[in-house]
Amino acid sequence: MSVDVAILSLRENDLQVLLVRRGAAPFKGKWAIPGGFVKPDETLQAAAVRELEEETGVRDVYVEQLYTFGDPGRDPRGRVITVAYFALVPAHAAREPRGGDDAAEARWWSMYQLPDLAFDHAEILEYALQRLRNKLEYTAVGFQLLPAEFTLSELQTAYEIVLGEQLDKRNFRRRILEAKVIRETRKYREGVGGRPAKLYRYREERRGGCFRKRAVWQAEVNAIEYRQR
Amino acid sequence: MSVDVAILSLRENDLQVLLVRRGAAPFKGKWAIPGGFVKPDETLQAAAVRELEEETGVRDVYVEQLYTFGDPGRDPRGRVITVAYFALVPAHAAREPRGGDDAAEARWWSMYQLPDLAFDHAEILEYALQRLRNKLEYTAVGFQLLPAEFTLSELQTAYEIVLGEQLDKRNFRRRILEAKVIRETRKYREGVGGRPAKLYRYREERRGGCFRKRAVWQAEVNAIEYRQR
DNA sequence: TAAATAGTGTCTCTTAGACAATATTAT
DNA sequence: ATAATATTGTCTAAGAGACACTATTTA
Repeated sequence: MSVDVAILSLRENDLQVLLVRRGAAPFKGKWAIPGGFVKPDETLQAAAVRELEEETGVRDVYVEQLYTFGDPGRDPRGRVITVAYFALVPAHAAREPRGGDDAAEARWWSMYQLPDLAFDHAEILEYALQRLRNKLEYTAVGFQLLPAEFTLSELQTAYEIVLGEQLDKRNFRRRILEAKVIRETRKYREGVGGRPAKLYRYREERRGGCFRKRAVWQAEVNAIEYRQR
Repeated sequence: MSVDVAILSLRENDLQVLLVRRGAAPFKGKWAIPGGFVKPDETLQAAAVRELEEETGVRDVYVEQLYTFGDPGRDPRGRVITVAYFALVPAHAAREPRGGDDAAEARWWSMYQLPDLAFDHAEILEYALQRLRNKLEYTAVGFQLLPAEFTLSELQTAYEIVLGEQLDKRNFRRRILEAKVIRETRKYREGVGGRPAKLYRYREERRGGCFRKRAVWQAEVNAIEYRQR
């Protein structure tokens, strides 16, 4: 019984995922999402969080169960069922990747230009991207990809990178502000060459807030994840 | 590694779930959702379908993976991780429940008046109901609870039972018809005492159709389930 | 003063929701 | 005729999307 974690982050103006190169068969030399076996006394979520911290050094980030993959043929060694999670790591929060205990190679890859992947990990990442895109519109999960303070332009860029499309600046700002999920600080981002932008913070207490107004999803979608945090 | 299946059906003008009474410890005498271990060579979905058929005799119904529960304390016998599924059985399709191989008692219970449940099965059913309600609005899953031909009134009643609220008849019909997920037959439901109602059928080929127009969810939500059907 | 970035308002279309009268059948 | 059920349309409010100009800073 294993967990695999798709660790996503915004890097280099791109949505990237942390992959490790397998040092042993099967799929030796291929890239894979980090994973490992669940210890006897930890929850599945705890196992995912542990993997995440081993790879990135970060704790207390957004982690959500994605789907459980268990087709008999997915691992040539025999029946291995894996619970896939995805994690959102704020920009610049992760340390430089180093291999795990087995000194394997590890690096970030663009979600939009992936290498050949081991096992069914391509399917897992495809599903993770779909889930993230949906949740971006229907929940306030986007802030998990940014540092604690951010400008509206940075937030919009984050949305655009994940959704893969350009957004209208005025409509975006209206929707974000009407959702009341962020609040102004008194600080400004200066020295970028241009008018300084106000810095905003996510309002943790309005977690239920939702980017699209006509959404009914918060209830389910957040229910279990937050319970297990 | 086990699968548990929340088998839901419309019965007696109510949303009901099939439960079995446990004949052995732990939780002996308590009610539980049917489940069992995954065989070495079957997919998780196949195991869920097998459980479903053992309990109800039906095949080829809607089955969807719900969530994987694996807290170390959830089974007193030790670490048991279970993948929860839910299944939608059309009204009157299931045979009368009988026990499984262990001759245990089995019966339908209202989702709105459940007995004390074994393990974390109360949590699983709570989550199943949330998921079903959400999918009812954002996908064309409601038809899975009805026989192949149904009247608009029957469909509306099904929605009302699951959602737990009254719906406006004219708005409901408008939305369903605009979604183009059903088509008229030339038949009528007669002899009920009143004007005969047109019978409709679900349009399988328009599966992506969606009750709420402003929904973006079909993509993800159906992706994996349909792939595994 | 030019270049770069931030910030702001209105109009239109679509969808959701509220709401009541007529039509067809069986008894 | 009455009871039961089926069928049909309009108005209003809210949200989503299209669209262009002004403001503030640095070089």
